Amino acid sequence: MPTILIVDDEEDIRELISMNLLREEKYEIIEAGDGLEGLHFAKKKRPDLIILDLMLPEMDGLTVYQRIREDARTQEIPVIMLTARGRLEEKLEGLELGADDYLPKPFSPKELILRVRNLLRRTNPNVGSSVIESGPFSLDKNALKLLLEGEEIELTATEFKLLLSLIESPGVTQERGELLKKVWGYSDLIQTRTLDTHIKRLREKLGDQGTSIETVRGVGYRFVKTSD
Amino acid sequence: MPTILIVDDEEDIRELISMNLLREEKYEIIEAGDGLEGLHFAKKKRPDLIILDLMLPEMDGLTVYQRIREDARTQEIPVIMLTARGRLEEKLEGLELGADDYLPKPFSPKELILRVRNLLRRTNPNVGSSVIESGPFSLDKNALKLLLEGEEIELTATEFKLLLSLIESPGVTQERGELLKKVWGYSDLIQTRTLDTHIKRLREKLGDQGTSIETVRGVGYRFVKTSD
DNA sequence: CCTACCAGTTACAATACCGTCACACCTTGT
DNA sequence: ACAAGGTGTGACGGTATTGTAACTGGTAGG
Repeated sequence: MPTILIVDDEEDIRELISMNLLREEKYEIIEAGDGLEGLHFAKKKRPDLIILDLMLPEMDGLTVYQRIREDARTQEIPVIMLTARGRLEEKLEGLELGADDYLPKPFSPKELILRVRNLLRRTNPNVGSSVIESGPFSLDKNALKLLLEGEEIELTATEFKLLLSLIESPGVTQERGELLKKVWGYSDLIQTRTLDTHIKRLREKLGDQGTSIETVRGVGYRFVKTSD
Repeated sequence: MPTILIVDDEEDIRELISMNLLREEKYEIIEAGDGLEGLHFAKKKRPDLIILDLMLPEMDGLTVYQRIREDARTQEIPVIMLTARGRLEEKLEGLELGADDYLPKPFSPKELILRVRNLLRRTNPNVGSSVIESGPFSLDKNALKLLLEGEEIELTATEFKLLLSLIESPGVTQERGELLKKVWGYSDLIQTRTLDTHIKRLREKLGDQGTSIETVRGVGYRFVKTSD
């Protein structure tokens, strides 16, 4: 469950954000009322995202931001900046420093939620990305696994690389030499039946969907998207 | 060099964006005047970022966006949406669909540049491009290989998953149980020395940089970014 | 219908990979 | 300084994985 830290000295704003975030998705929310407290939570809890108001008591928001970026423990965390004063120069200053997003108050809660969601999807490797989907296939580049019709299918390293090569360009016929280069690293055109054997093994593991790998006689193989 | 695709039917706007982008950073710019052309370039050139105006001839901007997200070749590419009409509902619709950013016209060119830069910084190094970089390490999720100091280091599937788990959260200590779950799929806390052995094998392969994997006694392991 | 060629399939041997164990070493608290 | 507990290390056997070879089956052109 993603953790989000809200740093703002206005309690009702914190409430507004928190309420809206919790209504839509499953997040864990941490609230801080001033800069020092915010920085402390950031380092201790390492949230997945920080929403930072620039008008803060104790420590200026931009200073808090810089401290977050300086520390190895927190420097990768995306930050959305908020400000009461929607002046362009301030916005540019925040973005210049590397803020991932910048919203002037008053903002639409719905917009904030959507920006939070999109930023987390883009940032958090486990959520959303690094999975290639094509038809009923979900190829997980992190776990080196294939999800097909609800089942987890274990692939060996070679099978994974071969299927990835095919699935990456659906509908495109890949020549034997191309595949041998991509998967096995063979640079010159080698006469081998290895490719055929691995294609067979893949087709077996894919079961019903084994037909997704089509043979193009005299050329190579092709991955086709099934309607399902 | 990052490639950026601009899809907008107003040539002067394309020029404005292009000029400003080129002045600040080293980018390769591709311009498209209508939706079909934009989609064609997106699939053919696979840019690192797409700036997409919603008002387009031939094909509606939101339709273009959806086509981009449907195709395995383009679905990871971040998109910044532009619109002449800064209406909130439209903005929300764009963000709802997963647009990474949304700017109403007229916008400050400076702001656009900064948002492009920040989005690329957030997007490029890790998620999306299938190469995770951290310090001198380049971990290729497609080839299952590690590039370190110019050398290609072959990793076994287990080693790859272990290093990936560590490198994904630099500086964060990962508990033994956590790693055993992520890499081996063990759900319950198992007493095993397997993890230790694989850590050793990884450190051996990393050579000088083997120290990048730190032991946190009683807890687990941690990947640290070296300065180089 | 026949031939040449390409792909599918099966079997098998070599090996890369993996998990466990035993022991040495180091860290930490008393 | 000692004991206890966690970690590093090297060796070893079982096993999954891999590439090759040989055979079978299918397709296209004449």
